[in-house]
Amino acid sequence: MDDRKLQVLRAIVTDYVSSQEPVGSKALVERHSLGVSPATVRNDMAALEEEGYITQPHTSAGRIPTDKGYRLFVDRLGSVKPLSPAEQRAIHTFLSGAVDLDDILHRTVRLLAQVTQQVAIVQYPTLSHAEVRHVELVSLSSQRLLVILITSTGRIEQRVVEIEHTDDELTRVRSLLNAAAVGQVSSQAAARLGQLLAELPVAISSIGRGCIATLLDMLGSDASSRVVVGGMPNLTRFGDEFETTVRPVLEALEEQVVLLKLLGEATSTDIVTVRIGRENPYAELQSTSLVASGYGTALDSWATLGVVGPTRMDYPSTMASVRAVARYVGRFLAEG
Amino acid sequence: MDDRKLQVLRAIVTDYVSSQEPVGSKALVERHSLGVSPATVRNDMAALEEEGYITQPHTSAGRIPTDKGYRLFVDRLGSVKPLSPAEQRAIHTFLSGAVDLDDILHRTVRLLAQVTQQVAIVQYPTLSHAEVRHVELVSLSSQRLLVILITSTGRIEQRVVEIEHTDDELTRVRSLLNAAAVGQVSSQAAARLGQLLAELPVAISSIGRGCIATLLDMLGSDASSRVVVGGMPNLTRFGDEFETTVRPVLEALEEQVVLLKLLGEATSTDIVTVRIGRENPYAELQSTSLVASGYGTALDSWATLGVVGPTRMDYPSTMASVRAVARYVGRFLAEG
DNA sequence: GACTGGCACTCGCTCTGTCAGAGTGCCAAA
DNA sequence: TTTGGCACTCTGACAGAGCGAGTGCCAGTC
Repeated sequence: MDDRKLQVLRAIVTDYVSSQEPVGSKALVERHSLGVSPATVRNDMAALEEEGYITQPHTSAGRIPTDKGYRLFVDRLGSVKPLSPAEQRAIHTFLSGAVDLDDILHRTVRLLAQVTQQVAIVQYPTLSHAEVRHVELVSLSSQRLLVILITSTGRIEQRVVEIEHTDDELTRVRSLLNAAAVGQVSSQAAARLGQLLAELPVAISSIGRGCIATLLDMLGSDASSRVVVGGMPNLTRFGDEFETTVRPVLEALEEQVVLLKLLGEATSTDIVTVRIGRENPYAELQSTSLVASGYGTALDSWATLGVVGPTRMDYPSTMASVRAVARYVGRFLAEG
Repeated sequence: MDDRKLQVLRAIVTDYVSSQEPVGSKALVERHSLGVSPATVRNDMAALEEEGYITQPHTSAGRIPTDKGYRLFVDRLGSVKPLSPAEQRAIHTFLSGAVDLDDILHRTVRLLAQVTQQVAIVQYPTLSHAEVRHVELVSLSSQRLLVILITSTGRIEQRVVEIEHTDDELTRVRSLLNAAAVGQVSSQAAARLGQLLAELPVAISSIGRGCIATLLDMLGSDASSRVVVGGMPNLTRFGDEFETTVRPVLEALEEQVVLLKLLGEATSTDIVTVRIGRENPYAELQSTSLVASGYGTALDSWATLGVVGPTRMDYPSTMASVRAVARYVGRFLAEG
């Protein structure tokens, strides 16, 4: 593709992102030193429109980029902006002082929302690569039992089960369970627990069976991992169309399931991934873009975080922020 | 106050709530069988306006209620509407199948948002009246220790501390801690733990001290309890003014601290409390009303839930819904 | 004394028409 | 291939007119 045409597209995208208004040929040559006249730019624009990179809201208005235009911009034109020192400092100080996993993730989501001025989403690290650290059984009454699973990601899951039991039985089962599961990655732990199921001493078989079933359920419910959302006030910067645009987005953001699939499909690497408008499989989010990245320490705790915003967002800075936050949180998790 | 004037006020409130438009004298006598002419109603309206219960958006428009008007309506005129059978069924089925406290509260908030068509807020039951059910110590490495506190409300708190320790020491400390704290209400537990601090065997004094300090911190951090928010999409029904109205509300809703104070100040009983517009201490929420109620089982687990919506809301149904949900969740917690 | 019908008056809302400005497409010339 | 010029189109802002809803007040009635 013609070099100047790419330059024109870049200029249109940056101008439109900053002004939110269709950009015309004259304004373009004024703000960017393209070295040609408006008429020439108009020819290029006509070509770009022909090829589907830009469009006119109505005849005799300026041009705005299409999803395809943004895509080209992101792929070939956007140089990732380095963060400002203030932002780097903010990221640095924001997380220090976090006390537990919940706290870390809540701080992260606020941080990300603040630096990007967008809605931020952070997924809880999944169990799948996490080790089982401890299994605890707590008697609530002689009939009811609390089963607790602690993983190396710092996550704690609990479940109440109705099983008749005594304290002695509990002690035996607990040590068997811990012996089998602790130190194992969750899939292995599940296998070992299944094996244990067959070898249970008769005296504690019924209570052991109940506990193992519950644990397997908890290990398997991995996919039902949760997400934290923040920065919703930034949705008001979306512009005008409310009932039409913002409501569906708000609805999607309340659906944990949708968000999880969204993040899951977006990326599983630590490379920043962008989904623009219609590229998005969810109807409610087709007027938005998602910028996401994996984060975490190699295999230990791995998850995805990102931001959702209008397609007309500043991709270079947003991508830079997402990348920076993902990396920093990853490092933070590894240390803490 | 004149009986008919009250009736006129009631009619204005109900009409305005359903139509969202200023209501005039003629429409009023048409929709409600007041048995008098528009002119008479106009006289009453003038009086009501004089007394500050209603106001005109501009000359020669209909009247809308003021905060003071809503207050009178809620206090003296609103008969709490019974719930529809469908709503009762919804409440009934929505909570069944919840697996843990998190799950219960998330379901509750969705339920409340759905039946009231408003933003719902549910506070986590506070520790203050909850019993300590179990204390668990898990070794993360020889230097790092995970302290876990489980209460009778089903809540789990965790904290990582840096203490050098061995497994044997851990076992001893664990049983001492549990012996001291389990079954105690949190304030008592704190006292007992403080006592234990003085009596610690020398061999485990440093590690015991660290654990107790952490536990006391966790027991004391009661006030930092959390809230769950849901039904944000309903904010779009707020109407037009967005940058002015919705943004501040969204911001307030992201501030856990504000919400906690809000709910805390609103009520501590199971009577439904209403705060209308300016009655609200928080500037961001002065164009909204809060309808809240305490919930829970007597002393065991107690907290507040409620909804936030425009001052022009249907108070009778909203109050009925909040009351019903609060009662039902309370019962559910007591059973589960 | 309370209620009512009538009347003049006030405003906001909506519709219309006009106008300036921005931007385009096309064409002929450099 | 680029450029300057020109005619054309469309939006958005603005002003003025007419409509309608609603009010306040007053004189008359029960």
